[in-house]
Amino acid sequence: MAAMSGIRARARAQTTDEIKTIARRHLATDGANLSLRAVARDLGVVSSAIYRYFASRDDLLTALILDAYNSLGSSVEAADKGVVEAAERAAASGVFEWDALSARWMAMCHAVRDWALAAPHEYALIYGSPVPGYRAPQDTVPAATRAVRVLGGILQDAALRGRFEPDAGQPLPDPVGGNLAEITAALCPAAPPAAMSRAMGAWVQLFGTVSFELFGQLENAVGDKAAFFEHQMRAQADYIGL
Amino acid sequence: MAAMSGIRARARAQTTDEIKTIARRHLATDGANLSLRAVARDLGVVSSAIYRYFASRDDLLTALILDAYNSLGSSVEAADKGVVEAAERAAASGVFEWDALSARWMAMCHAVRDWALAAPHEYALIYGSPVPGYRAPQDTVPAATRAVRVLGGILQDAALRGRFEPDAGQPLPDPVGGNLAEITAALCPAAPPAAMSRAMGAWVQLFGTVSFELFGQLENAVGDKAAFFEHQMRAQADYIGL
DNA sequence: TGTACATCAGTGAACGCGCGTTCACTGATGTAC
DNA sequence: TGTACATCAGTGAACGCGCGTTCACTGATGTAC
Repeated sequence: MAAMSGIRARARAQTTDEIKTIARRHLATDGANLSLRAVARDLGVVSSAIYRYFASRDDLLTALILDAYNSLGSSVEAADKGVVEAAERAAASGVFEWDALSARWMAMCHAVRDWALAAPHEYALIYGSPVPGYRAPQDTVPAATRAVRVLGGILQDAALRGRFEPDAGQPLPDPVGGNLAEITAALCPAAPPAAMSRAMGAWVQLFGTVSFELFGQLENAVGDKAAFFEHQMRAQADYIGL
Repeated sequence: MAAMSGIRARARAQTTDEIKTIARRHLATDGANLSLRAVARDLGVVSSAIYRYFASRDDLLTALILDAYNSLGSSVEAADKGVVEAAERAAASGVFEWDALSARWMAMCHAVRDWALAAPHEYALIYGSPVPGYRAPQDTVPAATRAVRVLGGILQDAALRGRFEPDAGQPLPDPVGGNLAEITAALCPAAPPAAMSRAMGAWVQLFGTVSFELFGQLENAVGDKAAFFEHQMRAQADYIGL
């Protein structure tokens, strides 16, 4: 496999991608219990051929989950980067000084929601109910944390620019305080725990809102879901202090 | 069916309950694609016998969903009622005057989380990813809104006791404002829209936190999940103004 | 109180379909000499 | 440059299992006279 020819490797990678693309389509109809045989049928191949590419159905699922986390992660990273660069351009050209923190928060929120609306079944795969009988391997962790590390970057910059109130640095009661300090150390060491606590609440609310929208919990209640989302996330930016 | 004897009706109701109980157990292993044949096997009956009680697999699922909403709803209602009555007793005995609003909020939050932890697969059934190929009939709506109506009751009482700041009564920009006014009118007509907006954010965060905990999103991040939940929900009570 | 009858729960066989995975194989295609 | 060989993608049959739903039936049990 390591000594595989470049040409064969390319063909192999392409077929692997085709299988995953077809499998992603099947998520929409079958949810997480997608069928290898159905995927093979759509690929125009006998069912056992899939086993040249994935050792089992669970392996294919794992690949889809990894892809989903990475796809969401890179969308969120790109959205944040876009705002940061726009602010840098504005500053460099002397037009105006702008720390862009709340704009970065909003861009991040919209990136999450837009991605989820564009790929609702992949969102359900990673943020919905766990697949019965499937246990994700540990190597999804780096991909799974890409999005939240963007939040960490925003908070870190906010802290470095003195955006958080001084009394926000007071320690929180254990065991919440200790745990929060660990997370803060990993994601945004300059931020005070109180700000981190609010940010985690806002993070949960972000995904809670997207899940409620996608899973039908806002039906018969919220009319304009985009406006509702925008309004709620803006309120969170204020509350965090961005 | 309407003219069915009392004895037979009782037996029928009991078997119906047994089927649902067994089916609930199967939710844990099979998720939402539980198998009628497996349920029949566990009941010690031939698979076609189930059709005396449920017209189809979807009908059984609908019954489980309805039961789940009602079970959650009555837990939340009971928790709220418990705090209200405790406050009334305290007031009646002249011990102390206590509006109990934040205690009611916390009791409600804990009732949701405790119920979800006790019945994680039923929680996933109603708040997790939608079941592929299944569309819930409209008659689940009354059951599904029982829990949120408890929140409405708390907000209504808070408003009647003048708990919300006067400037909180300023209208929010359309289309969010109009929509929020509708929801407020239905759930807690005395509450100002701004308070309702915060309360909806908190409500989403409540379910977001429970989903994150149950669906594994807090793994490798939050150590003491009960303490985290308590802390976050208390912060929301403050933020709403309870 | 006794008996004939209607109701209804549960049976068992069948229909027609699905699935994941294994295995020995064929035959094309890249590669090493 | 040409050829023999090893690699590897894809085949086709099979194993052993699952499923939802229908249908004609049996036989117990409650009920109306």
